[in-house]
Amino acid sequence: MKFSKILIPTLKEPPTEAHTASHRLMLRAGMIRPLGAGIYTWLPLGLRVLRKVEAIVREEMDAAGAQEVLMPAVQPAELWRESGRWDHYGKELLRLTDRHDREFCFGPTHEEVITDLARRELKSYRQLPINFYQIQTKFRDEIRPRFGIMRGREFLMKDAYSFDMDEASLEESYRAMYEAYNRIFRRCGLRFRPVEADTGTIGGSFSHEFHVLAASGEDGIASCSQCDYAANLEKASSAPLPPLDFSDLPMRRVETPGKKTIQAVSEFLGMRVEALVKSLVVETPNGPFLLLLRGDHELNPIKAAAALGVAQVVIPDPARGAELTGGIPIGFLGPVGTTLPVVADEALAGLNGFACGANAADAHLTGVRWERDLPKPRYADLRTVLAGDPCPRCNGGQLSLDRGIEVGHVFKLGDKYSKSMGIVVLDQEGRERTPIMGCYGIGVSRIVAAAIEQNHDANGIIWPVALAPFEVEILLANPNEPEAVRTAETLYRELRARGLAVLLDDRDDRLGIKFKDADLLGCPVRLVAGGRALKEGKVEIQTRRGGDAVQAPLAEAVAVTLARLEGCDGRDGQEMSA
RNA sequence: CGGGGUGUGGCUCAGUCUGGUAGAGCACAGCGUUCGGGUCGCUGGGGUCGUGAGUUCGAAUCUCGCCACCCCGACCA
Repeated sequence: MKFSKILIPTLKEPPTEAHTASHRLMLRAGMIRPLGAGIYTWLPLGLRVLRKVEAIVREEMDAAGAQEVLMPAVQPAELWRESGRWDHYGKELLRLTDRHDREFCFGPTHEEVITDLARRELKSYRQLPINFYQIQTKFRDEIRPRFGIMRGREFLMKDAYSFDMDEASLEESYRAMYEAYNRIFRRCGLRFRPVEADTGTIGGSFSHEFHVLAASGEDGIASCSQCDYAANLEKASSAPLPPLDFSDLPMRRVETPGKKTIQAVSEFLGMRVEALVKSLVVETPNGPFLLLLRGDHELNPIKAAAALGVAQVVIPDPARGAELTGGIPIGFLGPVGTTLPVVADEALAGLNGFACGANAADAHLTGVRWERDLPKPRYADLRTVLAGDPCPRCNGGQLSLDRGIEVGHVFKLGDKYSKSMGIVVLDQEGRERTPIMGCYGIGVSRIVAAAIEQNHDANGIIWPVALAPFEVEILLANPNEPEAVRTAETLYRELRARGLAVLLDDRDDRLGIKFKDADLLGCPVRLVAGGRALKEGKVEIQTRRGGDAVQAPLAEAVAVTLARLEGCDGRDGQEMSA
């Protein structure tokens, strides 16, 4: 492709709304343009990358035995009423009405449609196991779309749905997808990690998320230094912490005027934060609870909700909090003598001689011991793990924390949809049975943004070879010099003959502009045809990812370029998986 | 939804406080110059100042309503 014949509207300055690297760079490199909040047009350069991701996903899904289908983007409301999600999905579901006042939605996901297909077409155990996938535009009316393509409202997603007769078979289907996902992300040249995930309110037995590791990731990931354990911070747990005993003196009341925070109390009493217990009042559908955590630990609301058996826990604002505690100000709450039901984090089981609020304004208690000063509470896992916590799986491993961008999710659904929507097949004995399902998503468009988050520098994008819109960019140093033009055209032809996608910057512009744009677009290998090198009959060849520029004789240029591309691959994809 | 912010040529912004002829840089078109890291100069085209109402002799500027977008908190690929 010649630069003069393709629309690549690069920007010297990014629009103000873009703050994250991938969003800025995609706009600056002319890959995308916004049309509204969270909706984008893919321009030729961006689309080339998107198609590359799509092709990798398609190849690996096919190889894993899944069958491609394409389901409607617009779906009738009746299906969603049948599964119960028309009322429960909430405002994220974009609802439409047709000319006959019939209700539809723009599909945010396709469990209902695939289940409907399955109940019509699947009749016998002989047809199972079976796995359907599609690569489709979805729409989720996100509360707050942000980060450009990363969290758009409209996005391209690969979703797959498996149907199996029994748990053992589902396990195999799940495993096949898990492995296909590892291959997909590895082929995309991404540094990623599969992690155990919270299954959320949908339930289901088992779930893994695939995260691209990047400092700007929205999710926290804990992983073990020694074994395979890795989990979303929402779910990650720790092995029991070593017991701590700070004092065997009698419990004592201390005046602590105005010392409301753990930090302030710790300084005032001269005690480590680990020796303090913080008491949080939370509101739930089952009423208020007092939750206890070690001073340096943070509440994990998702775990808390699970432990209390409620859909959600809400941390009230101070005014409401005081109301719930009967007037005791936040900051001085404590478990001794409280009237609220108490649940303590497991880390407190081995903690004794601690300090906590006195359940009275401007006072704390020190030297508090379980059983002596207050009854043993109910214990549950309530906290978010910290770096350095002991691994829950192995002996001696420590957890470390990373940020990740969720690009894939594999999920065992069980019979949630197959039962409610009535899929029935006959088994070997001729009995009616309900198949169980798995679902498997990949954020295809999100991968493009995630790849940039992970692969860029101050000057622009640095594409992994597998995703690059062009493997090679040739800069024509001087379009008015016949010798330079001939050289560029020759290289262009020969490299394309080797099956490479090549971008030839033939614009009538200064070389400086072409260098800047080439850095921005991030093709893995860059050649300069003409200029200094050509005076010696040579071509300049450079790798975008920090390689030194070399000069090669014209006759060797293709071979050197190919070797450089090989070198790029070596530095790219890295499986961080088990 | 709650809180904060911004809307002025395609982009980045000044002008708004203190009402009085709509500006700059980049981008775009033409000419010249330069030619290995966004050269320099001249000329030119392009703006209902988000939108509706109000105040005023006069509104980008003041008042009120609305809309859009961005940023910070609870969901998800």
